[in-house]
Amino acid sequence: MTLGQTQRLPREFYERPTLEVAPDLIGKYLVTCVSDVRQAVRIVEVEAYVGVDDPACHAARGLTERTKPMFGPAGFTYVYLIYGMYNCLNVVTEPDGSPAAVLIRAAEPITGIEPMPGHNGSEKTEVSLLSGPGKLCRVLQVTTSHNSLDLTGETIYCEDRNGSPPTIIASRRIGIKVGTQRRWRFCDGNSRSLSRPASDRV
DNA sequence: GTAGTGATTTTCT
DNA sequence: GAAAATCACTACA
Repeated sequence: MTLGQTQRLPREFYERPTLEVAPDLIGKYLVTCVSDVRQAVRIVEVEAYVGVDDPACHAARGLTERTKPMFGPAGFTYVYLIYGMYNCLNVVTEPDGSPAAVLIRAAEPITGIEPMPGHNGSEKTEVSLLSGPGKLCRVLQVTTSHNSLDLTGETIYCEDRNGSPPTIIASRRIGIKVGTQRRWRFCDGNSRSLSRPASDRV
């Protein structure tokens, strides 16, 4: 591996404690290959979901057909449908039997890949294009058919590009009704592509 | 500018 | 039958 080149994240990256993996994913690049279209985005916002100690996590209420990937080994995707119309992409962390995942909430488009749907050229559109888990999956064409995919495989993976280190900010989680007192949301304070402004206020 | 509500379908009780 | 880790649109200040 040469300095400055891209490097796909190994499975051991995901096998660490979720609260270490989540901030580490900020500033990494998410690459998808769907329908022969290769797209890359820079992750700027994530949330940690640790089933054993988190009432907001789907896995907290036990193993079901939907949450099964979270109980499996690290380095796999967990995609689910929310509110009937939006998909959310998660990265499973921690070893087999320990239910935990990191929800990818927002990312920045990388110019020079492929034109993205809904992109009308303005900077405003570009910034808000991936600012939310539902929109992110819509643009990347991630659906439940991508559930339980291997992140060390070809279709979806993360990579490190040795870019400038992001400013990581922790804040409370968004869009859930329980467990909001936990500060398990991490985002890049320098990015404008957040679903909510970076704020550490409680 | 912010605040409130409808859309829509899968999953679990 | 009810709830859900959301988004987009409308109303109003």
